[in-house]
Amino acid sequence: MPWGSLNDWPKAIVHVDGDAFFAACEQAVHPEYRGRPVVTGKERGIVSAASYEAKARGISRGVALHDVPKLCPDTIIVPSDYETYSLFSKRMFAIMRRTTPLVEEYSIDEGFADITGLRGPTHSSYETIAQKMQDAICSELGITVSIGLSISKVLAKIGSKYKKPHGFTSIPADAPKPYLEKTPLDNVWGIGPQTAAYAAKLGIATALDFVTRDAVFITTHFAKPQLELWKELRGESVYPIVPEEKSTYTSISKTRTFTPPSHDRAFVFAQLSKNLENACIKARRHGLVTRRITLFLKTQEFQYATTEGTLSRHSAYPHEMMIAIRPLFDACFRNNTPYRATGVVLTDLILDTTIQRSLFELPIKLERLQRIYAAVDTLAEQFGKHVVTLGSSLLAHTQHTTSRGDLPLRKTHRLKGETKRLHLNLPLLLGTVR
DNA sequence: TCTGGGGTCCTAGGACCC
DNA sequence: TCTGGGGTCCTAGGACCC
Repeated sequence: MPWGSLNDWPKAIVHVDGDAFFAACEQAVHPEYRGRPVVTGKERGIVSAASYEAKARGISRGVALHDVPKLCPDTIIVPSDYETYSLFSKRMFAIMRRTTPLVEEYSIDEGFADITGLRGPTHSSYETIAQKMQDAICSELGITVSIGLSISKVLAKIGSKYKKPHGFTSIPADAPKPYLEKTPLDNVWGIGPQTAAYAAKLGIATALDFVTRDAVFITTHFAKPQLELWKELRGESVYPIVPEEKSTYTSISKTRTFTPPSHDRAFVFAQLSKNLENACIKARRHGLVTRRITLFLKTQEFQYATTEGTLSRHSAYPHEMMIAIRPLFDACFRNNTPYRATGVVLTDLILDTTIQRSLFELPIKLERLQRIYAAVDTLAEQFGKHVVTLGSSLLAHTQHTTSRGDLPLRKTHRLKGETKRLHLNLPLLLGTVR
């Protein structure tokens, strides 16, 4: 086959993975942090990211913050600063795009680049192209990334994970065995604890074990996602690079854990109400509306009760949704059961501009609603998220035993909020100033 | 990892229809 | 009245990711 189309060529896919990304950004911004153990996540009470210096002392993601000084007393603990990390992220992807526009922003700290066919134009090997990308990111941003290079996304991911930090691992199409052999199956992207445990019963422990089974075995014992992984691991690229920037959501969720757990019906409902408000704020910010709301209650024993409701029309206004939420909540809530969290999910979101207004819609009422919420959103921007809240959420805002995230560090902010707080009785469209 | 928060995709089974 | 087969759509829930 002398001239196969470009699609027939083996792919060359780079996976770029930031090393302890959040902590590394902090170290890049604050030179005095360099070489020292740094941990982010102060606002959450658990470690979001730990620098390699901190990891060396046994601190990892998810460790409770109050355990950190016990492990390493001189750790620098900072709140997460997403704006800064996003900036680093943007610059990282911009550097990748100098090589090719086929860059997928998979998450804030990792991405793929398809460099297939670029050897000729650049007069260099794929390894060199990928290494240059790595060098540019490291020298220009002052952070390190690890790189995996191979012929499919899943293999490239194995590569970037293979050696960290600041690793470079190329997994060649004709000799992937040593890499697959050293990769436990649950280290493969897409294989979680459930699938790994199931596979272990079939005698499969490593990626190599998995890959060497034949197609019949895989299809009889596994489902579609695992078959796709199997192909990717064998070097057949089935997951495309998706270069489009992610611009919208199919769902928006808000959930909050409160300590201590509560069996107080009014308090738990207020938590739910607050989550609903927050979800709606985000939806409005993105111009999205929905008719479908899922809510869940999480018991102290981590049992979930989930229900779903449909609104009579699309909306991103919490007080309208409350009407649907109340009966759903009552159907879920069990007396004398301590709950530790509630959550709200807005699903099947569509852009506000695409909805069909019902003929029976009262334009005046709708316009008034839009004005009120525009004002609410503006107030929130100027004075903080919860200056204006639904009456039903009030218990969640005033009780001081709310989420951990609200407790530390926020005293002045909280006080400011207290004095400015309005209580709008929105179902009746009345505003009252407290 | 005695367990935080925000997402996406897949699948089995039921409802409904022909 | 009972029976079969097959398609589509929806829902609940599972699993996974960062």
